[in-house]
Amino acid sequence: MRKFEDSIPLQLLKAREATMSFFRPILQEISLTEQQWRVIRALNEYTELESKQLAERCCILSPSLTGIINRLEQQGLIQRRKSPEDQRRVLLSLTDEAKQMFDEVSPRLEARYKAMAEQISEEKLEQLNELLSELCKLKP
Amino acid sequence: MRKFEDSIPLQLLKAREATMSFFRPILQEISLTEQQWRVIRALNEYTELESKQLAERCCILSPSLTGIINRLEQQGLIQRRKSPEDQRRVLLSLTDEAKQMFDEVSPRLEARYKAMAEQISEEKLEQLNELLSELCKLKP
DNA sequence: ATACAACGGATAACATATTAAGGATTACCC
DNA sequence: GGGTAATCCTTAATATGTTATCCGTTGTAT
Repeated sequence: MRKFEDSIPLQLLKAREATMSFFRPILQEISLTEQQWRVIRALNEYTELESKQLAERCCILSPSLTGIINRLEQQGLIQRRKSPEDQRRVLLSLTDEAKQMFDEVSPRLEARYKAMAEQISEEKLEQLNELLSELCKLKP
Repeated sequence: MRKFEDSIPLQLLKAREATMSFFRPILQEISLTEQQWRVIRALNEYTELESKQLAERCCILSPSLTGIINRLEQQGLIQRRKSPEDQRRVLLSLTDEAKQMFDEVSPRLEARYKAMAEQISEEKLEQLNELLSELCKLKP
């Protein structure tokens, strides 16, 4: 039988930890969790999103997202409004304060990402990207 | 600036979700969480481990592990004993009941793993393994 | 031997993950 | 148009993730 360590899910977990260690110090400095930053990053790119779409893109289940949004709203970083056409849907966007904060912090995180990317080479990163995309298409 | 989706940590997360979806139904059937199974799997292979070593191998932080062990002990699946040489250390091992349960369930999970592996081909899996190992060596 | 740093677990406090169930709104069907 | 199923979000309950701190034990130097 295959060994404990030879598990793709476990390896993915470890690799993720390794890569996240590049960013954690900065996020800790600005008192945002990894998930909160993911949400902010997504909203910065898409301007306004429905809760469901946001959850999908960030890979966060909606019950978790509810709490995350609540806390970010509390901190004045996110705005909520109901969709005019469909009262069930919630539209989310960044506040001006959040946009400004994003512009300040983002370059530092990008620099860390670049530092990481250079350590493995652009070529391997490309290759990894390809393989991970394939994994995502798998269906049980 | 690179797009939101072009983030290695996020891609690792999504890929992990995709692969775990192969196993989740079975784990749910036997009422064990992903982390609990990881712990059982590790102990099945190494017989007896210190808490710290177990945490390391399973990629679980020790505060989380404490709770996981408590619950597994409660269910009669794990035994705790203090190291005779060093009273600080805790030695963990599976109960007979857990070993039996493992032998029953493991084949089903292995079959799912195989099904997953075949969908991407052994070759790509090897390649992926290699790249993930490299990622794990990265240090900020 | 004594003081003190270092270590291994455990606890605390908060944030998130996961599954199930609830409440409000909308779409569908007869 | 009224009943009903489907949809989106939220709440609830339990488990885990994350950081900081505490507590008992061991190592170490004086």
